[in-house]
Amino acid sequence: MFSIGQLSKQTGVKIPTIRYYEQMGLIDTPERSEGNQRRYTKEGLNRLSFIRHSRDLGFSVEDIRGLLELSQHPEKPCDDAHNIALQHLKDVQNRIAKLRRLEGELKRISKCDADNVADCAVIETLADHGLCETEH
Amino acid sequence: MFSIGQLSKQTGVKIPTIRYYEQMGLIDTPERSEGNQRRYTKEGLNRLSFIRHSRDLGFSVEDIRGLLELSQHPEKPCDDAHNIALQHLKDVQNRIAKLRRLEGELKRISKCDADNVADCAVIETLADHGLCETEH
DNA sequence: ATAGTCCCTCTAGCGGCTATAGCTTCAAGA
DNA sequence: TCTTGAAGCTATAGCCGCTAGAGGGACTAT
Repeated sequence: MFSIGQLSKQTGVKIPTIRYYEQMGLIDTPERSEGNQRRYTKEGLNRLSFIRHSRDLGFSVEDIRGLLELSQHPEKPCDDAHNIALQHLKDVQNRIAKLRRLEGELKRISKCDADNVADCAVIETLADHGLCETEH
Repeated sequence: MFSIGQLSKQTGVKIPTIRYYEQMGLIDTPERSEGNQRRYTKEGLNRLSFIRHSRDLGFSVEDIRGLLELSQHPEKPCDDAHNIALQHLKDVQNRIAKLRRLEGELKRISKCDADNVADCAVIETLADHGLCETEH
């Protein structure tokens, strides 16, 4: 049996976050000690590790809810899991594409060797969208 | 003079967002009509366009506050503007790098041709961080 | 006058936590 | 056994940048 602090150290999930996940229904309400403190089993630890890892990979809490549900049913087909993962991959790729366009624009406007604001490309570009090369 | 709705159409900033910016002190409290409705000048429109454009480029509201302040003082040196832009560029590049690592990992785990959850690489990987190639 | 659209304020909610306050419980040493 | 200090508890509010809704008032065209 682990206390919430031990669970936190083992998984790297902060204590208030663990309580938050419990509130959100991602993890079961654990047993309590006589003094009302949370006591976790190895299974609770595994579940939280799963969540942690999924969050690290950027899955939303809702996605994780689905993935956890699936992981409890090994005999089910795993198309749903693939769909969740592929959709997330697409989202990530979209975000990358967006950020790369942004990066290009920022690089371009940062190339400014003016001394004062009146001639500064950064300020000028922000004030006038027409000076941008790409749409955003 | 523009109503808030006209301002919204011209800039592409939604009405509640305009009011939010006013509350945050990004734009001045505009004049009001006899019936207490907001009435904006051309200057207010320019300022809001500046904000819109900066947000599109991903600057935070706090950054924008600084950039707006600078843009009001054309005689000042523009090092601060450059610093804000370069710092933001770095942030964007960091985010890209992070997302690319993520993309790689997601691609890898999505290559799964199992039929059921028991053999599914997606679920398996999430349950066991040791199966990951990179740190995250 | 009336209809229909616009606008007003105030409040609450989103996601995913994080922080604080004021309290209780636990574990280890004297 | 007593004490102390760390760890845990609940409840509530805050973060960012909006967005949505309720319940009303103002404007404009007919």
